[in-house]
Amino acid sequence: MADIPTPAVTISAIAEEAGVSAPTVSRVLNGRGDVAPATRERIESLLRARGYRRRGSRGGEMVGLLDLVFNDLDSPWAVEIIRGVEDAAHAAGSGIVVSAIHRRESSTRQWLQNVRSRTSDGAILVTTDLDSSLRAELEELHMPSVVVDPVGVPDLAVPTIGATNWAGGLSATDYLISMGHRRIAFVAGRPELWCSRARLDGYRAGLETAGLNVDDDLVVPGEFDYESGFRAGERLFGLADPPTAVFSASDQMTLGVYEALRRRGLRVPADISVIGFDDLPEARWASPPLTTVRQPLAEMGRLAVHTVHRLARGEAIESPRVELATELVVRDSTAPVTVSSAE
Amino acid sequence: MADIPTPAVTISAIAEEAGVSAPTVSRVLNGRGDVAPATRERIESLLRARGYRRRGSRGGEMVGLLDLVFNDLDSPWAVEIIRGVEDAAHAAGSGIVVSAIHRRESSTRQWLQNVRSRTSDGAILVTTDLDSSLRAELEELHMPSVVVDPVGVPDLAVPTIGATNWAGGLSATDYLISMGHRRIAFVAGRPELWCSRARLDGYRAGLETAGLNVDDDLVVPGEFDYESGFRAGERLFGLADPPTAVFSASDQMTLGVYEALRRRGLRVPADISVIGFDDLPEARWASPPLTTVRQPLAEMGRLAVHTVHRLARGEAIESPRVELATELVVRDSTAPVTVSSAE
DNA sequence: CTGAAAGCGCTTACAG
DNA sequence: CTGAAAGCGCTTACAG
Repeated sequence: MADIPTPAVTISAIAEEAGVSAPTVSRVLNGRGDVAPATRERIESLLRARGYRRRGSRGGEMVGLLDLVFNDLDSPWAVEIIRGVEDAAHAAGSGIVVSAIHRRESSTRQWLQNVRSRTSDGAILVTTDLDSSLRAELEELHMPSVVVDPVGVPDLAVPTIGATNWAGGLSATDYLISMGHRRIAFVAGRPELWCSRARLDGYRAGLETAGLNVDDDLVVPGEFDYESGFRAGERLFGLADPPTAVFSASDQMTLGVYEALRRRGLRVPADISVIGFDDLPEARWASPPLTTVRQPLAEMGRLAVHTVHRLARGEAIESPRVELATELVVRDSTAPVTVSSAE
Repeated sequence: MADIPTPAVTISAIAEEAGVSAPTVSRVLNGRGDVAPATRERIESLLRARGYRRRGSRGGEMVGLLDLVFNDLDSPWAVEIIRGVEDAAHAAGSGIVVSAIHRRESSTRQWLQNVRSRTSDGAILVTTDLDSSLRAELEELHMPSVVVDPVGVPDLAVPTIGATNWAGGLSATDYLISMGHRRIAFVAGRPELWCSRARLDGYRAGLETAGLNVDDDLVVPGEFDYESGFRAGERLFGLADPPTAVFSASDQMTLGVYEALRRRGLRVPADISVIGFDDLPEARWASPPLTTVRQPLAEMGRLAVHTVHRLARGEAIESPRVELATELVVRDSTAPVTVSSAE
């Protein structure tokens, strides 16, 4: 949805439409107390409806600021995206405003409030849950936006950028099969996320193509974080017939699997092969360095910047949905299945 | 140095002082080409000298934006700071603009350029190298700033926030000594950084207090990153008389040490004890979970926000130099020295 | 609680 | 290359 340049929504335009004077609208905007509740309400809804945004004396130029919104900043995953976004934004002479909304309605309100008072050229939303209402508001603010790694099925109203999760799941599984593994476990990611589904389906497809059954005991739930990876590992290696390889849907969970293995005295990759997903710096730093499916997070961030900037300039974008390629990165956590572990 | 409210430096004030008209100054500010070089230069230096900042029609209010500047965004260390800053800034209704200047003069210029055109309430500089010239410019922009984890000896002109690095170095060393270790190695951080020196001195103090000699073979250089930690590990365990414990000045280097140990078939903590510094999330996720000196990075970020905000409001700050306490976090990478390794 | 008037900081044609 | 004039978007007293 490229923005058709609308007839500048100024304070006086709003005032006219509301049947009041400009100073009154100004008072509402600045939160001065002395406005009749009814008037205030009428003006406020009009401001929202028309997407009023404070602007300098100069017209509709870009302000050189892009909003980058996460649910949480507590994962190393987030930095990778920040890096790509920072890089591309600064190259384009723009700054990035980083926010975390913690999946809380209140934080989201506050962020919108903040955005409204300072203006920015667009928003990059990362795995945001509250798309529906949030996006409606952004629409009202006439703020171009793009979603990186969307939660649910992309609805095409907002452009999305992701990775080829299904293909990544497939390539990891294929690789393990090519090393002779037959009992391959999968530790899933947060089930409500679109990308988790795709990775799981890629894993299933890999097994089925090779004529292997999907053993439900070997598919365990996870939440993408270290703790759930650890729990998954405990469960998997407590099995009567444990797997010879584990593929988990995030690097962080894989580190949890490592620890579960260490506690049982099992060695990677001698006793068991392990593959992760993401290729965070942590994957290189793991001991042994982790074989993983690389997701080009920084590139996704860069592309997101170019996409919002296009939207902000009213240019067309190639496709509302882009998936960048994942790639298997082989390191030291995978090895051919051994006779002892395979039996 | 709190800002005394100066007589608003507006375009017309600059114009008058430069002996030109307001439109001419406006043209310079907007990079229009049609200004005589001499005029442009005169105006530009005046803009800098007077600390001209674009402001809305409303006066000297705060704009609700804080700049957070890193050299690089490639370490998990950075996110911890971002988290604290984001948290405190949003609580105060402010957004944060995150930049990476990559130690490059050009990126720094670009950032300053960017800041100049959009205005922000202040800057938080993290381990910035180019303090001298950069800070002079910020001073000119009348932009309050604080440095987190300063590179060199703090000069008191700008408030700084750090951690008790010396005490942290001491407590890690004391702890290892209390476990019976006598040959304790130290992997140092980037030598030009103030915090590296303090950690090293804390280590030395710990040894000396216990009546142990500092063995120069056991003090190896590092750069804070994984690779230098790995190299340090290789060197240390190639020694004729290797250490029974290693204390390294960052968690990232410690992960490199882990890998060097794994390659030699040495086990943590059975064969050797290891302590890190920082307590990044990575420390919890290491296998085995890492004993480390916690640095309250998020709190340092939060304090930085409160400090710039105070400066921005012209309030006094308690102390130009604050150090927050470090704390030893004991996990599974340390154990009493064993007879076999101690001999 | 609201508006008419004045004003502020800045920019945009226009003219030379 | 530069300025006088007009104008824009907004806010600030002031008056009722």
